[in-house]
Amino acid sequence: MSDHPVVDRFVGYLREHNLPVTAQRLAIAETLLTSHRHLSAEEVAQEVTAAGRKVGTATVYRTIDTLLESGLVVERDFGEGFRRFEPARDIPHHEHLICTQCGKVEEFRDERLERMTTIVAESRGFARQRHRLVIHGVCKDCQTGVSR
Amino acid sequence: MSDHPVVDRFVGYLREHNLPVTAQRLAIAETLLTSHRHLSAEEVAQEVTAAGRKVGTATVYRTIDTLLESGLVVERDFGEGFRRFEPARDIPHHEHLICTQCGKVEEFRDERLERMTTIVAESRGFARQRHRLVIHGVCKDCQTGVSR
DNA sequence: ATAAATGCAAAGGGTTTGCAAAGGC
DNA sequence: GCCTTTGCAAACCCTTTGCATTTAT
Repeated sequence: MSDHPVVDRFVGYLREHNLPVTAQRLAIAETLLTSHRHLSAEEVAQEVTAAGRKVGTATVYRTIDTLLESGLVVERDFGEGFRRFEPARDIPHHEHLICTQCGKVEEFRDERLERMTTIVAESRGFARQRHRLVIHGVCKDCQTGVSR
Repeated sequence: MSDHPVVDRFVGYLREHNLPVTAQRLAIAETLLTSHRHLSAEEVAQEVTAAGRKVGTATVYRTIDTLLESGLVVERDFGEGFRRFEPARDIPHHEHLICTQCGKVEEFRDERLERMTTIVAESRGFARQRHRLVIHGVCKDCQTGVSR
């Protein structure tokens, strides 16, 4: 029992799979599952360290793999040369808006867009499985010249 | 003057920028600009070598950079861990459909989809610059069980 | 006690860079 | 001949792996 239900779900996953519940796994899971940002592996390590609970790089990657397998975390590739991770919320699917100035990532969901991808795929003989949309632009703050 | 007008355009670009027209650059440009596939840097090198005109990896990358700067080639990131390149055709923008079975990549263009990304971005205060959509699914051939 | 996880460092893939040698102009 | 390009290898970045040590169960 932790402060966060999501972390408890991860503990449940570990137990079900006879995987030891270690301090490192908890620290990493808590950091990643309670974050509202899209963290890179390195950022996860930094945040865990900042919270006073040091972990090795390999452990971060290995635990992220486990979190991905558990389905509690999903990975994103914004073409930066490395992956980012975020908690898998109940949102079935969402798109991303990325600010080309400050790097901020916003999420949104659009039913019409969703439907349109299915229609387009089918019109070309494809049985649609999933899709991924990223829109790049300048966010409101950066447009109005707010200092980050 | 080569067999391919696009290659000639690249030669023109090199001349305009006082960049030497080398055999390697021609070989790489011809391979990439006349390809109908999305080639990786490694594949470009392989194809050039297969054509009996060997080039070094560094040269491939540097020439691709030049081709990107010339605007004759665009880069794509399909999340494979490396980039792919394709000739920039006259299509202003196009989306990609990827078959999850055979890996085939199809391109398409859809005005409505395009407009929708602008509307969505603006509704969240973003000044849209560009976007990228990839739809994953199973192509017709793979659905009907055609042996690759 | 036992089997697994950790941490470190080394290896691994894709890409870039530094520098001497080669080659357009 | 000058100056850029080439090619090789080393350097880089993110990620994975090997192995001795620590740890959960």
